[in-house]
Amino acid sequence: MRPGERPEIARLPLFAEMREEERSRLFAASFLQVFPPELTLFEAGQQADFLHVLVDGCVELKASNNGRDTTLTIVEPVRSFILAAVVTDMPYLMTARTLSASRILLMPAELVRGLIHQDKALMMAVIRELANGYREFVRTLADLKLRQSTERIGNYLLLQSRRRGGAENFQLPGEKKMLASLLGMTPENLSRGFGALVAEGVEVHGSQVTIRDRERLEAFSRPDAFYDPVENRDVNACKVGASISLGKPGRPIPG
Amino acid sequence: MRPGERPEIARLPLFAEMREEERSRLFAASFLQVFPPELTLFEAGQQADFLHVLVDGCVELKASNNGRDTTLTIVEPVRSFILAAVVTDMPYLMTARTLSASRILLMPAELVRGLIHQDKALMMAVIRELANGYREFVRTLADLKLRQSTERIGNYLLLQSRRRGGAENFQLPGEKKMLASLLGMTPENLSRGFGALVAEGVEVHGSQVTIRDRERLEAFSRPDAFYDPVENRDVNACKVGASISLGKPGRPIPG
DNA sequence: TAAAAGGATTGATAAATATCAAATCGCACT
DNA sequence: AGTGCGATTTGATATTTATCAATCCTTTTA
Repeated sequence: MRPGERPEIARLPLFAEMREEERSRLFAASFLQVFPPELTLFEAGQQADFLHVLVDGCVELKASNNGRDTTLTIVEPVRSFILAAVVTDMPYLMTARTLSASRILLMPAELVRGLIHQDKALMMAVIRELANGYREFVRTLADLKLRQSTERIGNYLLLQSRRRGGAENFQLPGEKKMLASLLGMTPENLSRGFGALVAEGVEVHGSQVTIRDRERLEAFSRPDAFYDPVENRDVNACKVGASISLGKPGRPIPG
Repeated sequence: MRPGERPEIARLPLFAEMREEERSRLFAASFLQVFPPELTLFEAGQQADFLHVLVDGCVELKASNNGRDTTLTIVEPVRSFILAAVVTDMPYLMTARTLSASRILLMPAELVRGLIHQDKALMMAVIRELANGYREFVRTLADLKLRQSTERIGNYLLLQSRRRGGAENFQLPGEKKMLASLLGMTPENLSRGFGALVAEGVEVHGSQVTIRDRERLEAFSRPDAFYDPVENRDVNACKVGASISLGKPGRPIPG
């Protein structure tokens, strides 16, 4: 990877506490690559060869079966993804696709598995990441089973607002088509849902969201009672066209 | 805990590789309790005080919101549960309830967190458990989003069959009401689903399932292409009325 | 053993969601 | 600025799923 990038990445929660020796070995064997938007990084079913760390940009994790297709989660920087597949040495369960131009750190899975055994700090960081990811999926599953579509939309908007420090004005990341898939509905119904939410104190114009009456929206959406602490996120990370120097697009840039 | 039980529990994947010293400390501070059926062990939102290990019996993990209520997963022996809440020191996201009489090992969360730092083998076991649980939830979420109700039933039956070594004849564990909730539908629709599956090579009488035409059922249900290895499970564990000496029902029996 | 209670099934209806088609909007590209 | 393309919205309809009510069945209890 390029000089200047290394310290930035070494500061990530996953690597911050590692011993320098192991970190060096890990980083020496890893690639920081830049990928163009809309590129499939790997497909479900493939053996997990690399742990991925999204440094910049935005990645969609999806699953499909029998022609149908759904977005399971959106990865925002700075987060690792498919850690579970790497540590269990099993095939990916999800397909990964960049939404915007993205910088991704690729770490050989075999080496990661080896280093986990050797570095306690890395081990602990892995545990934290897995546990957080686990809890996120539990929430998502409960959300899907317990709420109907318009409530899910309301909840999603409240969550986005929370992540932006309670802002009542923000942009939706990505396309609505994908948001609909993430929330488990069709684009048509997402659109109608936004319409219905006007009566609950929200307005959406294009990708611009305004929460006019938070109390009302909360009463309608019944948000979860318990949230895990919110990490600081790069709010603009998922904006399509976010400026990352791409070099020659599509060409991997080994570290 | 009672003598004779300890070796059995020490053999569990979670503890098998630990150093004896840490294991002793952990076990000395833990309780093996027996709980009657239908007992709520803890509620979502409570701080995670104990790591639970289901040794015998069957436990339901559920979530609720706004009066609605859903079963998220069924824990079968021998498995730990709510490990993610314990390692992150966060409130439980799910409510736990015994389905049948159950023996559960309760390990103080604080101590578990401490020992994870000290014992590499325990750490690794925690990582494995978390990763497996994570992948299970990913699958469940994809199943719910990608398949409609009758397909989910078919898939569930195929999975149960797999877990019983491919048996084409087996009993459904627990009540159908709960199975319906687990599969994200109403009991009425579960019942109708069983009816529809007759045409796809399955027959259900009471809790007795017979897969008459596996090929046909698979063609209909489109099972996942990739499965993680199946652990050996105690198939009778969830049978209501499984024989565990209860002492005075409802009274915890400290180890 | 009869009664009662709760679970499971069945049928009828309602609500939620998806699908299909058409119109509109927004934006990139001449 | 005009054009074209895809995304979004809107409307009409079909499908899926939930709800409500009644009945059947099994198990528990008096």
